[in-house]
Amino acid sequence: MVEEMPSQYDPAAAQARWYPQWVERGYFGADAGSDKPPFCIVLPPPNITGRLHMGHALNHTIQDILIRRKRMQGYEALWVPGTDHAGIATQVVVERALREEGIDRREMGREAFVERVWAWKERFGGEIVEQVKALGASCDWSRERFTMDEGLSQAVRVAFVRLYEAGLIYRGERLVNWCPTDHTGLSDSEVEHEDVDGELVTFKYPLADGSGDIEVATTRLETMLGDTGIAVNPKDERYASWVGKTVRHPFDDREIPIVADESVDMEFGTGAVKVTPAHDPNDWEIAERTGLPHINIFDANATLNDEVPQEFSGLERYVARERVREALAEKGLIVAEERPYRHAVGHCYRCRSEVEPWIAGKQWFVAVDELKGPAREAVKDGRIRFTPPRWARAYDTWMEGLRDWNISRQLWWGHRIPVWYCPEQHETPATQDPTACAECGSTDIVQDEDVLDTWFSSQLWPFSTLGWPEATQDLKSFYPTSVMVTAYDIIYLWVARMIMSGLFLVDGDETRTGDTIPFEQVVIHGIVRDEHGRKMSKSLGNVIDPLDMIERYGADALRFSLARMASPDQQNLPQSEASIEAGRNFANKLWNAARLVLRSGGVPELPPAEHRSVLERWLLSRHQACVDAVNDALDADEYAEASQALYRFVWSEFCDWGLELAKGRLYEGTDEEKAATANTFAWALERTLRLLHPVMPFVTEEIWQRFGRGDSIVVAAWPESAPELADEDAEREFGAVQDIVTDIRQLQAGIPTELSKNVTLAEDLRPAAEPWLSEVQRLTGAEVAFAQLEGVRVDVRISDGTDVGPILRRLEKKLAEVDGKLGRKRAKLANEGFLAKALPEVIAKEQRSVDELDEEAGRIRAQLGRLGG
RNA sequence: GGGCGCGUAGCUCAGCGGGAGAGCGCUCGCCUCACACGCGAGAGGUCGCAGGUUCAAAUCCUGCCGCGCCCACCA
Repeated sequence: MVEEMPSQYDPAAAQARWYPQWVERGYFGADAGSDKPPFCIVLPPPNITGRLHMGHALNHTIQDILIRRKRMQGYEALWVPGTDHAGIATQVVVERALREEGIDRREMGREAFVERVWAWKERFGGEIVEQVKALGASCDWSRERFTMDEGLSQAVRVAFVRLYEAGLIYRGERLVNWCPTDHTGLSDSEVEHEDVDGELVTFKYPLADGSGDIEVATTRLETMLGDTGIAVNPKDERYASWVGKTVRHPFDDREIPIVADESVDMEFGTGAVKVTPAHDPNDWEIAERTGLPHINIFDANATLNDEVPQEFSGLERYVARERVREALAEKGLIVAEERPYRHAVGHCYRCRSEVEPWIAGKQWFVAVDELKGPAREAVKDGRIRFTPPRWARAYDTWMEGLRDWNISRQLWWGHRIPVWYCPEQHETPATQDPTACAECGSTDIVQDEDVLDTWFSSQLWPFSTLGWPEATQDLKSFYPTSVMVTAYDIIYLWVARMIMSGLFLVDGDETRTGDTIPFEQVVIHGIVRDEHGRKMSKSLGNVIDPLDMIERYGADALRFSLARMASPDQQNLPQSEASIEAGRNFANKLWNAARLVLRSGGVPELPPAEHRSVLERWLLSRHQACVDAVNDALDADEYAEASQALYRFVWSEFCDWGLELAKGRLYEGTDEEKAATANTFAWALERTLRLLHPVMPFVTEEIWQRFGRGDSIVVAAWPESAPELADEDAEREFGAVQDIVTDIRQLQAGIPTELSKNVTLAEDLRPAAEPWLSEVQRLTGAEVAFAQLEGVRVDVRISDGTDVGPILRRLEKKLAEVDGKLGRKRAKLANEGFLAKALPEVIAKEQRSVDELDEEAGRIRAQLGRLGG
């Protein structure tokens, strides 16, 4: 068995060996009929267009840690995987591919195009799934779903119809956020505002009666072609007499009225605003209130249409801006131009084009007013818990200001809106394709051309994946789900909507009893950045590809590095290749520790307490501390803390001190000693493997198998606290030995190696050191003797003429440091306020500390004296 | 204009009321029979700045400076 263990761990081999077996043996499959308590996570579905990036890797690692631990703790653990059809993103990708073949989607027609996207999905949509598997994610692949598969599409229809019937979905003609590149409307959440260096141009409209001019300002000059009014604040005395008059449009002679509206800020600019109802959301609202008409001046490409004077018609929006400027200047109407003028401009979250407020025909909206109350309440009253909790407030603030949600998308790829219209324009929403109008019975009906926002189906994910609207056993057993793990950037886009729809829709489901929140906890993690905190992007060339890292360092190395930085308080998580390398080194360290233990014949059996040596008792005590640290950290969702505790225990304690001191017994001890030590180390190691398994599943399985404990570590029991292993006496005794070894090493470090082989220890140390003499000698490479030493603990025989300068300097520096501390602490102990108010144990601790420092200072002085300093 | 997060060793971060820590990098010494993806020893920090609370502040409070993010209809 030992021969099978080369000195370097091979992650690729372990990954290839174990993942398929885990799946095949059904470890990841959950049983809805189980008696075990349920624990369920649904995976935030990656887009089918995607390739796994570090954000996914982090997100999936956290979930796998949670799920694997719960599975080991005896829960019926279910992790539901799946993918998202990602409407715009996917349509754009396929369109681009078609364009490269010289095909325009409009030429091929809707049906053929959609077929083409499906074909593309079949071919590439599976790639991301393979990548999730490569990471080691323990998802139940038998339950894998896709937002456009049959069941989920039915869920979308049922959701739509139920909301419609409740009056929470309506159709209306409104201004929408239009992407002129992707040719679709967007919800407010899909628009990202970015500051740009633009311009603020002030120009004047002459009053129609020739009595003067009114000045207005704009950052988008071209929109003045669609102006249908000028608004001033009704309280603004400067303009009181102007309201009701008209101005003359300089290019087409239209007369447009001056109106009063309270939304106008008197302080800004001239206090008069041009109103372009068809191309600005505020102006739209002003027009609604004041009855101004709207003129749509753009076509779908944001190019000027025929509603504008011919000289401008056909111009692209930015060109038009310049032409309008020139034309106004010619007429002497430009008053001022401020440039650069920094202001926010909305961009499409997919293609970065500037979004155009535009009337895109009738659109469907979700009315949120009734939905948001219960959704806010569920978080406020703690039924849904955010980790870290501060995100609950961000959620609530956002919910408070939430406005109706535009769900119509002028795309072909997605769930087609399940509403049919007859020639009378009656609406027939239906979960099954209807054959006639529900209102007038006409059989001449056509389905709405638009599809639904991708997020409309995503919001159903926690229950649609479990079978909703069918009353499935999965839904009964696993809903509400336990935890939703996601990055903070989609709390609004996604998390909030899942809560609203879960509460409303699942509640409306007569098969449900109990709470209908979609999840009990939301774990929010940060966003992965590069090692300098910058966003990873192709253009910066700082992208670290997780698959590349898995290939070069192993999935465990990547997972460990991610877990180690996943502190929930941190919004930006910097990642470097070096940290992944550190993860690989850690896996290798563990591997080699196991090699030594296994080579020594260790089997994971604990000798009876009375037969344990101090070394063994020390190891078990430290191991117990590690178990507690890991459990406490994981219970608090502190993955970084848990990983750190494991790293420290394995490397610094188990290996650097434990195994190093065990070598004597392992190599040269009696058979009983050898067996007791090897078995104790094997026992602690085997338990540590289980603790580490959720973070590093592959290397732990690979080693665990060699202990021959059963079928798989995946289904092994989780190590819970064993307080009886804590052993203060052993830690104290062992600590004394550590101190002696460290003292010797420090002394040796300043001396040429060949001169540091003969070490003398003070007689005082004999009781502590003698039982460990061979270990101390092994660790220091020195011959150790005892003698009466004046004031010092350790001495080393050096010949005359050896340069002791470096040692002296170090000792002097150390002395200064110790004296400094000593001074501060003595002052503290002399302080009456401290003595009066500090806790007694704090005072006692300070006193002990002073005693120790005092002794240390004495030793250093003595040492300096001996060396002639 | 509001809100949130962050400023601690060269880099990336942990610590969040009583002795300044880790990883990487750097220096020195070691191919010591688990591991050079390793072992040992070091150098390196007025804990952003200024006040305040406290016997005691990197840690709590206030203000300021700097960086990042989110939200908001100021044309």
